[in-house]
Amino acid sequence: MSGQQEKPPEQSADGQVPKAVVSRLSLYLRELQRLLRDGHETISSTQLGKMLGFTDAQVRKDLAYFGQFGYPGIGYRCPELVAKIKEILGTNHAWPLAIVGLGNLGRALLGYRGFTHQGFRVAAAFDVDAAKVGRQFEGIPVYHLDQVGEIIPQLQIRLAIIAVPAPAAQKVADAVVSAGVDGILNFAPVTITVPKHVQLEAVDLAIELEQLSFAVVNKLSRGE
Amino acid sequence: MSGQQEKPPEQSADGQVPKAVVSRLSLYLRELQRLLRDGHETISSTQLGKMLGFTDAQVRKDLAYFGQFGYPGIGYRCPELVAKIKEILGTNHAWPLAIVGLGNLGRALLGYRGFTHQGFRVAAAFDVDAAKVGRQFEGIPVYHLDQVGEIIPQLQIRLAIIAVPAPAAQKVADAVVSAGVDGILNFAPVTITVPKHVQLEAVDLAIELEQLSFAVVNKLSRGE
DNA sequence: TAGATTGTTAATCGATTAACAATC
DNA sequence: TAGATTGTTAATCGATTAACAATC
Repeated sequence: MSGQQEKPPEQSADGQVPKAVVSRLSLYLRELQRLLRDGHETISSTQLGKMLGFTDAQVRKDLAYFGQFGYPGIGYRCPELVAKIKEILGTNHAWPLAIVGLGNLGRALLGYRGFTHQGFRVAAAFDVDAAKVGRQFEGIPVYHLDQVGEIIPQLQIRLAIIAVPAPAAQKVADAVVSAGVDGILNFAPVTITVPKHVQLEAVDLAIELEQLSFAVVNKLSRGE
Repeated sequence: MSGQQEKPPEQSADGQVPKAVVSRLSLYLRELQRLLRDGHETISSTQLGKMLGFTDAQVRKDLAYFGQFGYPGIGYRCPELVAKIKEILGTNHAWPLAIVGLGNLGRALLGYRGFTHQGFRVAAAFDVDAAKVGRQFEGIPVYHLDQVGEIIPQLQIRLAIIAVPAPAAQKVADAVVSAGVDGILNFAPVTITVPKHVQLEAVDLAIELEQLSFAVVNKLSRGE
């Protein structure tokens, strides 16, 4: 694209990439993978944006944070862009995951096929229930929570999913952080705190419904 | 607070409330409910903000979209603010929900205690599997998907949770919309489209992990 | 070449923060 | 009264969109 390569095109963007951009990147990836399955070779920013409700300018700007992936007059090549986005997100190699808490939600996550398809692999599960420890669920071994310090480094697990009841969540977070994880996805409906070097993402299912409730009672009209 | 009431203080905010504000409102509610359980009477915007990593100004501004709930020199009264936020979110009365799709995730959601505690109640479940239809899970009756048109109006269900495989999600959405639901929470990892008068919220579990993966590989330092 | 589409700059829009008079 | 804290305005910051030269 630009004649000679001068400065390496923003190798891995360092902290100035808005979170919303990364979030849309995941959506682009999902659509692109579907397009790829459907046999599409290329796609324009206008088409991709329309599928997701974004402007063409936004699609191009988002991608431009990470380099020049498009071809003027053509668009983006689907296979190439899929590979690029996976590389940016860090999901080009499968991450081993730990799941802590094997209640209804934890077991559902443990068997969730979507993870496997997107570059994640549940490597270990933890609980405190003696009836579960030592067994396997969906082929995944269940360890006692006390074993996180041993198992997590051993399996080189860097990401943990917390699916325990709210009152236990902070203690579990402390334990997995001590064990060396770098990122936590928290499903417990409580605010937890972790050291700054640890990444934290939270999903609260009741909150998602509250957003919906608000939108419905206020009859918000979406789009324009 | 302000001497004589002049214009009714922004009754129910109409469309100009940013989505991010509503999202934080849910977080405030969750913290306030915890504070209430712990016996706190009042809380200042500074304290509440600190708990969630927001500025005091943001807390006050967010709440001010909906009225004047605070007391200068005192702060906010926890029980009062909890009631107000529930009213704003529309969760002061329990919404009956439908869950479509009783795979691992659907069944986990069906038994999720968090919903009950936040003003939601699963009233019906739907699936296409003859082995599930007619039974009950967690005390909730399971109907065939073909019965949505009949059951949803009958139980006055306005919100539906979609937890079916991606290829089925759009058809299910169409069906529940025809049945009259006003809002959909979609867990299928695919973009679905609905008429503008229907509210749509999406949770993609793999995308949440991708956000985490990006943050970890780019060693983002959170906060300042 | 003509048509399509990118990457990027500048303009616009919106959201967050700082500051402070009003209030308890 | 002095101290604390709100609600709100103005200033700042950041993100989205429009526009267009460059490119295939």
